[in-house]
Amino acid sequence: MVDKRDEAETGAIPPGMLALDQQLCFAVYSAAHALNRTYKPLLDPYGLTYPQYIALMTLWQEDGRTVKALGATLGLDSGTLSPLLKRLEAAGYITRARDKADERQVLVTLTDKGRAMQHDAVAIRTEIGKATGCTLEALQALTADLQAMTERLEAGAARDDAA
Amino acid sequence: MVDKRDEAETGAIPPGMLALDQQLCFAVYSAAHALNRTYKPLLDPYGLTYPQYIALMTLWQEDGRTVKALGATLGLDSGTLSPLLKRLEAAGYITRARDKADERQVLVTLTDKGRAMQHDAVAIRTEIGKATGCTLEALQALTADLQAMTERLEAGAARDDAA
DNA sequence: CAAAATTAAATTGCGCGCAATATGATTTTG
DNA sequence: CAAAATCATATTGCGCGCAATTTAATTTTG
Repeated sequence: MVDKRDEAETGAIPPGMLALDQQLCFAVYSAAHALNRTYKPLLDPYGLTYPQYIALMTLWQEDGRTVKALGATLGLDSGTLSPLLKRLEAAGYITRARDKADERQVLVTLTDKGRAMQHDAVAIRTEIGKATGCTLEALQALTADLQAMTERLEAGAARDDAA
Repeated sequence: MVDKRDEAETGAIPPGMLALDQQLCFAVYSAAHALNRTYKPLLDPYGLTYPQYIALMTLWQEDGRTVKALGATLGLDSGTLSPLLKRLEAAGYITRARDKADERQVLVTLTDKGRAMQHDAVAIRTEIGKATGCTLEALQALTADLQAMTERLEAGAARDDAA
């Protein structure tokens, strides 16, 4: 029997499962947009965008981080984070201050409003959970699979950078 | 035993599965970016962005579609597609022309270059498939799960619009 | 058949996301 | 210790993605 990897590598993709990897890419692409759209009406009342909300989430896990540290967690650079954090500060969710010990770094700290948002997030989480229509087990499995794939993709990117 | 949903709704989320839905959202968010970054070096030589490539993909499946039809498949509106298609046209991958039968519509058609790109895509697919590190079966399962979730999210959005 | 309603694209404005560059601060090192 | 290299953040420019508006064509309807 012919190995399916061989088929993929020769381009002889059997019709019916044509370009399955393309379907995956499109599926991730669509899922990200769908999630974004589901969050939007829930976050609009708070004047938050989805990426801003995700940034808050990471601060709830560990407050007082540098822009660099936040970026490492989020996979974003200062080009994206600097203006985003400025808006979060303008909206009163965080404060930004240069680190006295190392003036290069900017420490991002939650305000009372930023911490309070954590409680409102419970209702949002509930809504999102309902909207996905997934059981906890399914959510868990899907999350684990995606995380594993993302890790492999990032490892590959790191390897390419080294080369 | 306490229902896990209750815990989520009271905010008493057991550590270890803290905010699983948030983790899913972040996992999808990260996976989308990781895929985007994996595609980038593969598409750069063609002067294509990832969304442009996805648009081409849908045209390979069915050529000569209207902007509206493309948007329905991609989940994008003319606000996103109009400039994107302009760039695809400028790059020589497609042509755009008003439908003679209904001048409101614009028909998007692949050029020879646009069709030829389909063959180069085979190598790109192979690379992406390798980078994900997934077996065909895993890819298939992950894709199906994501599609199912996306459908439920979109159905929910449609229901909210009606209300 | 003409006015009103609907439809398809395009445009505008704003917020990501990323590459490239600039600006200061800190470390290295010669 | 001073010049060079490194580092953290900010800025700029471009391409999405989306809401809101505009423009032009078609369909509805009165």
